[in-house]
Order: sequence, then C-alpha cells, then structure tokens
Amino acid sequence: MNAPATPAASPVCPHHCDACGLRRTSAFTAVTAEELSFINSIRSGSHSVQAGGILIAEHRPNGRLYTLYAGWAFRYKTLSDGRRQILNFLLPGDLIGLQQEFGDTAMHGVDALTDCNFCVFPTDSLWTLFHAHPRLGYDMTWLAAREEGMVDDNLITTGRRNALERVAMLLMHLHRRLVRLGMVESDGSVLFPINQQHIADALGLSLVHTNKTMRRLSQLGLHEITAGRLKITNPRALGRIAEYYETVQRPVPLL
Amino acid sequence: MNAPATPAASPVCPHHCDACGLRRTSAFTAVTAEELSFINSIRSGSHSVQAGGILIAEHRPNGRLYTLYAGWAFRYKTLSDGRRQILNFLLPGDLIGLQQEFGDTAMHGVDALTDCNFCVFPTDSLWTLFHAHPRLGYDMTWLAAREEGMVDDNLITTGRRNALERVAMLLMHLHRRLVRLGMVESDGSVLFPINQQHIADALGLSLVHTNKTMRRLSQLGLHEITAGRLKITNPRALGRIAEYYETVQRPVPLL
DNA sequence: CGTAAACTTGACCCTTTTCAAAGCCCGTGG
DNA sequence: CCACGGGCTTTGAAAAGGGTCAAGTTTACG
Repeated sequence: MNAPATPAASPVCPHHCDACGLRRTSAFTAVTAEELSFINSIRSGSHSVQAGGILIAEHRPNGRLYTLYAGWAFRYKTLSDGRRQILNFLLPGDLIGLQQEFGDTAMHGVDALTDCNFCVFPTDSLWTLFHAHPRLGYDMTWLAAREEGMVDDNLITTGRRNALERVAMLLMHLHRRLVRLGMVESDGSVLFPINQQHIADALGLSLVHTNKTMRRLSQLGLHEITAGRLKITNPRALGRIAEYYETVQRPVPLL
Repeated sequence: MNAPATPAASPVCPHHCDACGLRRTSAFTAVTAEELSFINSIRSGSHSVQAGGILIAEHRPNGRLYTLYAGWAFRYKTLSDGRRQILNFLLPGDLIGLQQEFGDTAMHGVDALTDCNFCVFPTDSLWTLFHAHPRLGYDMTWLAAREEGMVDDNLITTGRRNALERVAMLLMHLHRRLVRLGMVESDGSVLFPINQQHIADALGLSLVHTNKTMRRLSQLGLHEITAGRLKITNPRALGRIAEYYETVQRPVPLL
C-alpha cells in the first residue's frame, strides 16, 4: 500500500528514454518516436546526487545540461556574508543549466533536497538539438520562458507580499506543481522535503519569522505539515491570502 | 553638440533591417546576410508607444513578439490592491513577449518609460524562425536564459539585500547595461528616465524609504541624478555596497 | 538512549512602512 | 509676468512588521 507517489516509477532514469518513467505522465508533451530516439542519442548518461549534495556549485560554470528525473532540488544564489536566496525549487522534468550554458549573467548553485537522479546532456548537445530538431529547440525556449515566469512570480512575492501572503503563496505553488506531476496521495497530501530554513531563504524572510508565520497559518487550519508531508487543509482560504490564481495545466516539454 | 547617446541613430526602426541602427553597435552578435534578410522578412513592422503608454496590458495575453528598438520600458506585475513589482527594465535590443507566447505561467504588463519604438514580429514567426534558422532559435533561448538571469539577480536583491544595497545594485546594474549599449556621455552620465516610484517598485521598497536611501547615497557622494541623468560618482564604493561584480560584456543576440 | 538537527517561543530592537505635509519644478492660462 | 495646478521629491514623526538573540522543546536517528 501507499505506493511512492513519484511520476517516475524507478528513482533512476532507465538506460533508454523509451522506458522513461516521466514521459508516461500526462504532464509532459508528446514527442515523436524519432524525436525520442534523438533525445536518447544525445543523452550522455545519468547522474545521481544524494540528499543535501550539490549538483552545480555556485560561481563554477558548468557546461552540462540536466533534466531532473526524480527528486527535489533547488537553485540559489548567495551573498558573500552567507545570505542565501533560493531562486526556485526544481521538480521532476525541470531542465537545469540553460543559464550556465550561456554564461552571461546569473551564476547560481543547484543543491539536491532529496536523493536525486538527473539525465545528463553534454554541452554541445543543445546546439545539435536546435539543428536536428527545431521543434525541440522551440521547446527549450519554452522551458526557459516558463522558468523565467516562475522566477517572476517569486519576485513579486518577495518584493511585494507580506510574510503571511508569501508563505501561503509558496505552499499553494508547490502543491499545485506536485499535483500536476501526479506526486500526490489520495488524501491530497504531498511529499515535502524542505525545512523552514529553505522556506525562509526562498521567501526572503528570517527563519524565526517564517516559523511564526507558518505556525499562524497552520493554527488557522489552512495547512498541516507532518512527517515530511504537506497537506493543504483549506485551499480556498490559503489561495485567497496568497492571491493565488490557478492557471491551466498545459503539458510541458521534457528534454 | 551633445548628440543623443542612443545606439540607434534614429528613434524609429528603419524599413529594412539592413539599416538597423542597433546592429551597428558592437553590443550585438553578428548575423549572416541571409539571417538578416530572414529576420527582415518575418518582421511585420514597427510600433511606437508614447512615454507612459502601455505596450502589453497585464493579464491580457498577447501573441506578438517585440524587440525594443529605441527607448526605455519595463515589465511588471501587480497585485489586486495595486502593489506593483517591476520585474526588469527593458533597454534597446531586449526581446519582449516570449513569456506571453508560451502562456503557462507569468502574465505581466509592459509600459513605456520614454517614447519607445518596437520592431514587431507576428505570433507564428518564432516557429518559422526555429525551422528556417536553427542558430537564431538558439539565440532566442539564449535571450530567454539571459533575461531569466536578470530576474534571478533581482530576486536575490529584493529578497536578501537591505535598502542601501538594493539601490546601489540597481544603479550599478542599469549603468552597466547602458554603457554596454554605448548610451553614455563622455562625462560618464547616462539618461535616467525613471522616477523614485519606479525604483521603489523595482526594489520592493516604499517610495519614502527609497527616497531617504537615495538621498543618503548621493550625500555620501556615490552618485548624482540631475535633469534626468544619472552619474555614478564613486563606482567602487557603490559596487562594494551592492556587492556588484562586473561580468564580461559579451555581445548579445538581437532579433 | 543520546545527540544533532529542526522546530518553537518570548523579548527586544531596528529597518522599513505609513501618514501627513511641505517644497520644487514647470507648463498653462489669465 | 505671475498665479495655479499637477507630478515628483523631501522631511518628520509615529507605528509596525520583521529581524536578531537566546533559550527551550521535539523529532529523527544512529
């Protein structure tokens, strides 16, 4: 009973993309057999990182491209005195490393929150991809734009929402993403492997204030977090506080 | 004397991209003659917006793609009670509307700060572009990733920097971008058509506190803003406060 | 069963917000 | 030429939201 609610049946990406557990999900756009075999051909392997480990070190440019196959990770930047800002959380299917590839601006770290498995694509594969399969190239741009959209959302959250609204927003947002991936139990609860420090760092709050705010929210009966699982008890109220709007859940490209 | 320091000689984009004033700048990557004529062929025209006018209304999906040819604009989101967050400022050469094209997440508005002129590309032109010129498709992804990088930077600024650091960061960042575009006078001053409310909205601060902070900075002799022009009087000190790092100024793609 | 990590709580302080009101710069119109 | 009005900048004072410090308390786990 209580089967692990992961989109990917196995925690490690299979040898051939034909057997990709993620793609079976309805969350991702369909690809042709030819596209799939092309993707398989440029994939250079898979890579695992333990919970707490780092996939990409901050400030250290990294030429590879990854797709998160299983697990949770996050992207972040830090200031010299240790202040950390989490830019966004990464869930299965997310593409990682486009920024690095292009170097110019942001340089960020990526750490694993749980044991993670990544599909690895070598540096120059992107280039090949654009030439061989324009449609997939289009998808890459889509993914980049989509991730920017998430950061945009985060920015208005940290910039203009108060603590209560921020936490509400984060909970709603993560919950919705997990549901989209089917990573939800029948009771509506989802795995929630992040601690209050992560939440604080994602929302631009202090640890203490994050704690007090979450306490408030849970005592109002809006959510509960137990044993590493999050359950949103009153989505309407939480959504109202966060000013969170459901958006249509279109399938998303997967590399 | 005192010729307008714009990368584009004319404030309106010419009829044929051959004559594009932006491209003459060293700030942008070179394209082949064939690529240029292709870009010209998909461009559906140009569009002007007066200072203060809106190019894209928030929440209203818009299928077109624009390149800002001349002027300043900004991207923003608002909450229902009017709180506004500026996501980033747009300068000549910036591509606008990728997000909209893909719909999923962010929906933001774009307003003109000065009189602006945009090159317009119809909805489906992106698709054509990826097929006809994979290299340009690659460039689009680059641009998307680069813009995300800017939002990332903004996010750590609003999330983790204090008021003084935030303002310092914004000034350094905008100044650097303008220098890159050659939009700088010999005395090092740049056009600065934004008011303190814009700065407050970009940094997640209140108007009053923004004012007091900028006052402090200018009284320390780090910068001065007069007659709509910004001059950074002490870049070292300002950069140190902001923890701002110069990055290499690679040429950037231009659509 | 013991230790470390993560979560809670209370008290106090400080950065930032809010409110309120002047002052300034400029274009318009009498 | 000067009064008037509107947008933007400045200032002061008071209030508040959130940060920091310093313990506790629980939970996870070896």
